[in-house]
Amino acid sequence: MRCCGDGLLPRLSTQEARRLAGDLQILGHPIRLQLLDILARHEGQVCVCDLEAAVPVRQPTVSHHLRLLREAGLVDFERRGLWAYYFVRRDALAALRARLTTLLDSLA
Amino acid sequence: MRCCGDGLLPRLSTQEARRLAGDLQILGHPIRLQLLDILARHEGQVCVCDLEAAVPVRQPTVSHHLRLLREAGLVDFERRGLWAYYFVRRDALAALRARLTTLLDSLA
DNA sequence: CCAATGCATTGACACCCTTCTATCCATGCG
DNA sequence: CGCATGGATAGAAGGGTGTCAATGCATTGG
Repeated sequence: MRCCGDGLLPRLSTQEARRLAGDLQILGHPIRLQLLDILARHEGQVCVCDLEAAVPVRQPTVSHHLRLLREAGLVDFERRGLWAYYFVRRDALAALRARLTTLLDSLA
Repeated sequence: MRCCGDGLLPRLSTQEARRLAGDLQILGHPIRLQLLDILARHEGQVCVCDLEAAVPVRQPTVSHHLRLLREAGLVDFERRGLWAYYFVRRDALAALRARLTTLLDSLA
């Protein structure tokens, strides 16, 4: 006896799914969300010591998460003197939001 | 010498960040995305063997991801005879989408 | 009953992710 | 220079996650 309809392929290809999952994973950590939140609402750039003070982990961990966000293209930074000023890449964030919005719409 | 403005708190509380990160993590896996994709576009319910056939992992792994989705409240299932028919919980999915949309808007 | 089937669960294994301390590197100041 | 400071990096420890083969548990069909 059979139950299975055949040809029940996901509309989402494996590649699309992987990319979207990557998008979701980079956001899927509370510290990274808080860092992005701070950076997003400070047009002026923010130095690492500020970020470190706002978040319940130590400086190397902050640097680690900032690096991941940088590698994902969501933030960038600029050295000025002794400090590193981080800022959000609005274009990349907008693109990511567009992808995720499309996904959420397609699931709902 | 100082650089740091004080009182640079994230608008996102640690609790909110944790909850949203949880939302993002449950979605942040390609297999789970594909499963949700299939379930979302089949009003009629889908049995596990169909899901298994549509996805590049073996049956216990499918069951594992379905369990996670169930524990997150995003899907549920109903036993009928020998089969388990899974379906999406549209209300939960809508609520999750609302939370994530709010987050994405606040970051952009 | 007994065998087969659909699905869940268990247990093991590998890998990744997060966090820390310790250290390094660069810059700026005396 | 020599020293303090902001920040990155290295390395290790710990826990979590994804996957599978093997097994268990219902249910159905013969």
